[in-house]
Amino acid sequence: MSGKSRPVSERTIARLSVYRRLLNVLQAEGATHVFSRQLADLAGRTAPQVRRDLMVLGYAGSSARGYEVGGLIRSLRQFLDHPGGQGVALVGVGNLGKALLTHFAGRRPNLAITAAFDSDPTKANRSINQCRVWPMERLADIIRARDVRVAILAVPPEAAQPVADRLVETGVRGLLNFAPVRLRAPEGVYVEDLDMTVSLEKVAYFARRGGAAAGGMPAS
Amino acid sequence: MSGKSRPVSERTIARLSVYRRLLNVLQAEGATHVFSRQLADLAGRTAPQVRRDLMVLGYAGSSARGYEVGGLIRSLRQFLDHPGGQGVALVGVGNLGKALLTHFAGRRPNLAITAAFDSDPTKANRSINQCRVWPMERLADIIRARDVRVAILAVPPEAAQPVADRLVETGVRGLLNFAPVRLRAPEGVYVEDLDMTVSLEKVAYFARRGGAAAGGMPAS
DNA sequence: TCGTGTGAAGTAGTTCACAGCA
DNA sequence: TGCTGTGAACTACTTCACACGA
Repeated sequence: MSGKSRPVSERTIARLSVYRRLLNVLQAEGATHVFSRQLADLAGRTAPQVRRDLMVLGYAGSSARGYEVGGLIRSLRQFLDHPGGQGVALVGVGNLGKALLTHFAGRRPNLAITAAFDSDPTKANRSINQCRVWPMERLADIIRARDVRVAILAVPPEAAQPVADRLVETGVRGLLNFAPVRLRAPEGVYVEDLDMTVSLEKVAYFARRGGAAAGGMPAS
Repeated sequence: MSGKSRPVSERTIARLSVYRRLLNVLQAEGATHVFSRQLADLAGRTAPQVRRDLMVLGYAGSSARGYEVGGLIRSLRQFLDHPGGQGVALVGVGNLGKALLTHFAGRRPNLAITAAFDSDPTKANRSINQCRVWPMERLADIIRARDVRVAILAVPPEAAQPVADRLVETGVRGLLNFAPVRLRAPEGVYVEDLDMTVSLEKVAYFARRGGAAAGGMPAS
C-alpha cells in the first residue's frame, strides 16, 4: 500500500490534491461512492486520467459502484500527507503573507502554517490568525525546534534568495516561492516558484488568442 | 513578423515571460548582448530550450554575439503584449486582493490593474495603490467602458463561479483564479487556476521525497 | 452491462547533435 | 572556433481500447 513505488510526477500529485478536495466536498454532501467519470468532470479531466492517477494509491475501486469515497480519502491522506502532520513556516508578513495566513488558517490541520517571520520589528511578536510572528533572528531556532521542513516565501524579490539559503541551512526541504525570482537550491530541496506576474502575462496572451478553457495544472 | 503562426504552448509563453524579466535586468545592468547559455542559466533551463523558445519570435541572434538584448526585449513585447496596453480587473479586495494590487502596481505599465471591485460597501469607492475600488454593481459598465479583457479573481470559493460568469458575460476573455475551485468557462475563454493549497501540498510531498530542485513552470 | 485497471498507441514537450554562418 | 537554428531522437504525459470482474 503506497509504501514503495517509483517516482510519481508533479502533475499527478497536483491532481491528486484536487481530487481529495473534491472528495471532501462529495463526502460532506453525503456521497458514499463515486465513479472516475464524475470525479473527472468535477476536476476538468478525463476519466482514464483519473483512474491512472488513482492507480498510484494502490486503492482499488469496484466496477459496480466505483470508488468508495471514505476509503479513497483515507488512501489519499496516507499517500500525500506526512504522518503526524507537517508544520509550515511563512517568511514575510506583508499583504501577501497575511493573505496566506488567512487562506491556510484551519483549512488543512495536517499542513498548517505554524510559525511566521518578518524582518520588520514592529510586526514581530504579534499574532495573526493564531499564528505568532517572530523576528528573523529567531528563524533558525524556531524552525529547528518545531522540525519544520516546508516554508513559504512571501518576501521582496531581493530578499528571496538569501532567506531561502538560510531556510535550507536550517533543514527546510521544500520551498514555495512567491517572489518573482527563480530560486537556487541544492539537490534534494524542492522549489516551486509561483510567479503571479508570469501567470498574468500568460492569461493576457491567451485571452487575446481565444485560448480554450484550460484548467491547467496549478503552478508548475 | 510573428503575425501568423501555429499555436505556442502554455509553457513556452510562461518561459518567454521569464526571459523577458531577466533581459530587463540584464539591460539595466548594461548588457547589450546575451548568449542562449547565459539566459538558460539565469532561467534554470537548458540552452537549446531557450533557443527553441525564442524561435517563435522570429528574432534572429548572431553566432558571434548571441542575441541583442534590446532587440529581443522589443520582440518579446511585440509578441506577448497587447498593442496599446491591456487593462486588468481585480475582483475581491481582501488581503490577497490588496497584495495583488501592491504586487502589480507600477510593475508592468502595459498590463496593469485598472479597476478593482468588492462586494463589501465599506471597501468600495476608496482607492488602494492608485486603483479605485468599485462596488460590484458597477462591474459590467466599468469593464465595458474600459474594454477590460483580463480579470483576476481573489474572492471566496463560493463566489468564484458566479463572479466568473458575470465577467465572461461582460466580455472578459482571460481569468486568473486564486479561489480554490476549478472554474468553468465557455470555449474561447482562457482560465488559469492558481491554487495555492495544491501548490503547498505538492511542495510538502516532494520535500519528503527529496525531490530535486525543480524550478517548474509557474502555474499550470 | 458497465466501470475499473492497464498495456499499447499516440501526442506533446525536451534534448541531442550537427549544419551553417560569422 | 563557437554559437545559432533546427531536424531527428528521445522522454514524459495522456488517451485509447479492451480484458476482466461485479
